[in-house]
Amino acid sequence: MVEEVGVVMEQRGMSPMPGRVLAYLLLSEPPYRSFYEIQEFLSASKSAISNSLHKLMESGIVGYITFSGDRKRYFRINLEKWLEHAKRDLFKIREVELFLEKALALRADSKYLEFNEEVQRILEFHRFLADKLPELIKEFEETHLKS
Amino acid sequence: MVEEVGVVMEQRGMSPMPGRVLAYLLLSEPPYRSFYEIQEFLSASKSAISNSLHKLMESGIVGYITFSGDRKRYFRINLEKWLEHAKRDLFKIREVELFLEKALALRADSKYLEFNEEVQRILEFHRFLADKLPELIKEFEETHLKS
DNA sequence: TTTTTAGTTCTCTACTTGCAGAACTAAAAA
DNA sequence: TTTTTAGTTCTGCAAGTAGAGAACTAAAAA
Repeated sequence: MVEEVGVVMEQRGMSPMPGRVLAYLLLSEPPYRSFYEIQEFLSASKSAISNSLHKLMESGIVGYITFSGDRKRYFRINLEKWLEHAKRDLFKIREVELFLEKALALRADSKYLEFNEEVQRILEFHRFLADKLPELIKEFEETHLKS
Repeated sequence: MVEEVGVVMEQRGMSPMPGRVLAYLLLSEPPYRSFYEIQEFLSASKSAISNSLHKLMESGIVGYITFSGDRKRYFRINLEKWLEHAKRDLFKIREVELFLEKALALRADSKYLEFNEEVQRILEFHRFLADKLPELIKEFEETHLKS
């Protein structure tokens, strides 16, 4: 199962090892694990785990907790940051919007009006979604109040 | 500019050459070009162009037209398919929904209730969006009637 | 003070990928 | 029928990347 989830994470642009680490942290009980536990479970090298954790912590999706009298760090997923991340990702359609605008500007005096109109339509689709997104997120937050 | 757009396409998971070909076809006047024109403009090898066009045509984003008395094919972007593609891509959040469901199922008897609740919340966020998407697309299609 | 622990960083290798160049092919033109 | 055109496919190389293993480091423990 960790492998399966790992693959899903990979497809979202993450390299294999960080994907598997994240999957392990998502599925394990307790949901926090020491460096050595992660390494053992995934039977990988220390460097691979170290680099994976570094990347995951850099992007904020993973953090760690400590327990007094134990010098290990216990790594765990930061679910709030993950949700924030997911929200921010949605706004990447704005990038598409932006470059389609540029493309249309360059095509401004094209003779191929139908082509331009269709590009315009794709642009408007992305713009429409990007515009609706904030209210949609707001609606979610209101209906799914974290109580 | 072709380079710039090419980079944007790359970031969306396309390899450099297909990205540049697509960018060129998007920006050029006329919006269709022969194999040789593409090759010349990008100063790339035939194999690179051939493989790029193959991939782009496989995914449907590019097609070609012919003119009688000219045996060349003229490649051009299929904007309708592109829009379809964009719409389909949005539903990839369903995949996230699916694997979060599996994760939660596995965590069913976890003692870490707060952790589970937050995973649930992320799941619900994705589910909420995926559910709203069809009506949103319908709304777009109604307000932006292609007349 | 010395040793152990908990990681980090460095070096090297194996694998992957993108592309060039050349050889090839099928259809059209001559 | 031979030649040219419009590509396709094959082979090989160069660059980038993931990860192993070993050397290293800083703090805690003994």
